[in-house]
Amino acid sequence: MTESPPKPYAQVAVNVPLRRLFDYRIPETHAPRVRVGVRVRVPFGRRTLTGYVVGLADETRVPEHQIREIISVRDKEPLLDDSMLALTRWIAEYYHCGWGEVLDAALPAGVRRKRTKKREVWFVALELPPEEARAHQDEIEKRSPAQARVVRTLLELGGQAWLADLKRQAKISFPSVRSLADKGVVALEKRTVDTADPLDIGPVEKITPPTLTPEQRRAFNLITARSDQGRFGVVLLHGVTSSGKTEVYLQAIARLVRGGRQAIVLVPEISLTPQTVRHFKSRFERLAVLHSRLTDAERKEQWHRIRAGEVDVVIGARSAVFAPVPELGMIVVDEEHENSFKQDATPRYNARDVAVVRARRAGALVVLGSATPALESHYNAIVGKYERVELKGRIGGWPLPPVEVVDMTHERPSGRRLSYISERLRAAMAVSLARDEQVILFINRRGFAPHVSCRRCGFVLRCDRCDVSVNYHRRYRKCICHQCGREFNPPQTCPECANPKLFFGGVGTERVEDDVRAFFPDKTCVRMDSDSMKARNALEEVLSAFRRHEIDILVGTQMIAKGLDFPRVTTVGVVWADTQLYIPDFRSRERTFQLVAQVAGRTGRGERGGVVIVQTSVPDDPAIRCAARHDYDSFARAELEERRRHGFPPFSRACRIVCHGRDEERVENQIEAIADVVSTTVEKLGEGTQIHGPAPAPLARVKLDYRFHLLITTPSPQSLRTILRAADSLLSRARGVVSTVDVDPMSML
DNA sequence: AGCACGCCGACT
DNA sequence: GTCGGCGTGCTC
Repeated sequence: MTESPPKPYAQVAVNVPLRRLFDYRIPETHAPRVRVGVRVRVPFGRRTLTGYVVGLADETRVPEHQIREIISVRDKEPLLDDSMLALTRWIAEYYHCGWGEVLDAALPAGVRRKRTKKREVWFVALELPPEEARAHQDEIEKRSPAQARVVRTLLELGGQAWLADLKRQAKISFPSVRSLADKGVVALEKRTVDTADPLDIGPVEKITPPTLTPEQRRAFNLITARSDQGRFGVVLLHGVTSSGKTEVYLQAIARLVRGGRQAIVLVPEISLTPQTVRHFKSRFERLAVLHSRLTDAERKEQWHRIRAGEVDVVIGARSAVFAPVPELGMIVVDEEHENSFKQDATPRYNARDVAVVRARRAGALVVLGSATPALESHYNAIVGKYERVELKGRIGGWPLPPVEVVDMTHERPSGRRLSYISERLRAAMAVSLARDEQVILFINRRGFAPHVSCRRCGFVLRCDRCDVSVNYHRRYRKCICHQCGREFNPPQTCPECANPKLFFGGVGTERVEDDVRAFFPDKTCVRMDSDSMKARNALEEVLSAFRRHEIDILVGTQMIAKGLDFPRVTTVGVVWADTQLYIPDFRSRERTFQLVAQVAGRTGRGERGGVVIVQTSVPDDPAIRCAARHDYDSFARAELEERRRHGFPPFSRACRIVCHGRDEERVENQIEAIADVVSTTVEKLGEGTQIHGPAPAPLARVKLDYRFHLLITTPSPQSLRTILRAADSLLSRARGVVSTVDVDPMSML
């Protein structure tokens, strides 16, 4: 090998929202260590940043007087190899963000950090009694809202918490906690974490893989046939709930591992439960579980183990798609339709789609599993881009439960009080409970009531900073804006007409819990939503209590809709199926279908059978009708036809641009300027690109910011790229307006 | 995104 | 007269 002369310039990607690289001169002293894939300290404007060397060059277009020198080199060996650089570059390009932003998202913080602390973690405890703490919270509310949030969150968590949890839940950083500690409001100490981690389950007994059913074997055969070829491919595993998809993954991965390659398993964050971990632990010795509770140090350790080839299987949420396995053979994306694979901050990548791109480059196989595949994936299977295999039967041969649709427009209030539990649902619950079986009620909204209004003058109480109707939470006796989190006491009388009787309309988890208690006073009912499950491990504890049948009825939000498997549950109710249906979003019908189908999967898994009651005001809506018949194909056919007619995905690529800022007029002008540039570019392209909007965003005002948006649908990613490049200069922050670009958006809110 | 420069309102 | 608000421009 001949030694090539050292290159004088390095191309560096830094974590700023700029879609360009910066060239630096390499000082001779550092020349040997500056290689592609290492991180360097560089002067950037008036500050010093860490950036990634992504290229070396003999020349630069930057004038001599502008170029600056690399200060130091942070790594002995490159952190990123060519394939990871290529992948992150593609992501930056596709999702229209900075390469450095993607690189920082792809490497865990612990790996980027200089030194990481061991298992010592900050522990925070309230020093004041609750009443005094509450008084202090009110006192500092104005002056230091961050500190007030710390106190409030601590109160909610029972007076103590790990700093990491506090940071996440109160959205604060260390300084606010320290100043509270200085004032003696909280005590701050370092503690060694013992077994507080719910996913840190001990050794698990290894089990012999069960024999696959004929259907599972067919799926297994297809996957392993493709996997054995060692070429890129995507298999869509469409299996009804409880059809044993996981067993297929486990056995296919086991075979892959025996061949010396590694697998990544992506699951939605909420599915990363002890149950899931136990499953994988019972089969794989060399397993890495990447979950949100890991400390930076632990993450770093896992990352290095993975890169050294000491791990066969990596299981984790979204960002695990970047796990540096040396011989990638397979990426499984379980529940591939889930929204949580899409990051809702920059870089706005979808891990499912990144998995496909990574696998294509690595010659690996992707397995997408779902009971309700995203229409994009389903369509890719129809047109032959993916191979599809179905699991139609459930394990044990039990049928899918019958689903009854209750028309709530015909439902009369029972007794004097208006109830959101229909006669039919109540009767079904009574039957189950009388047999000593369990019930799950699903309601997509927390709190007591989603509207506070006056029935005399029609006044609706709105958040004065967000312009959305506020929710009433009876537990806190407060009105809470679910948009900005602001709380205030409900007014005694109507602010418009002084009517002393305000009306709490609509239904949330608290009200359902109330109704249930009123109907079945001798049964235990627990409510599960983000309000009641704030304390550490509360969720785990309630679920295991439910499993032990110490709870008869579970009332909850999204968090109980997915993945739970309780054989004693024989009635499942969807209290109000319509909530998603009227959101102005081309995916709202698909979401409703998925929701009802997923919730329906929570029962009928044993000889007791089970029934599902879906309450709605639109019983004839195709999304609800098809879900009630467990008829994915009819729904998909009808919905695809709608999407085709309107040119929405999967028949186009969508991109959403949102502008927000304090000054409504400026925001509107900015989005219109962007729309103008987009439409002139579209005219030049001369193909089937459509611009929807600009219009006020569905949440037109959040935290005093006005929001306008625009949806572009284009026939190809290439034309979208052309459009975004043309509009690039308008998309950076200007005149008090912030613009964001969301390629393949999952939500229009 | 940061960070500083720069130009208009309420205070020691 | 200054301290400080956030609009604007720039980062190899």
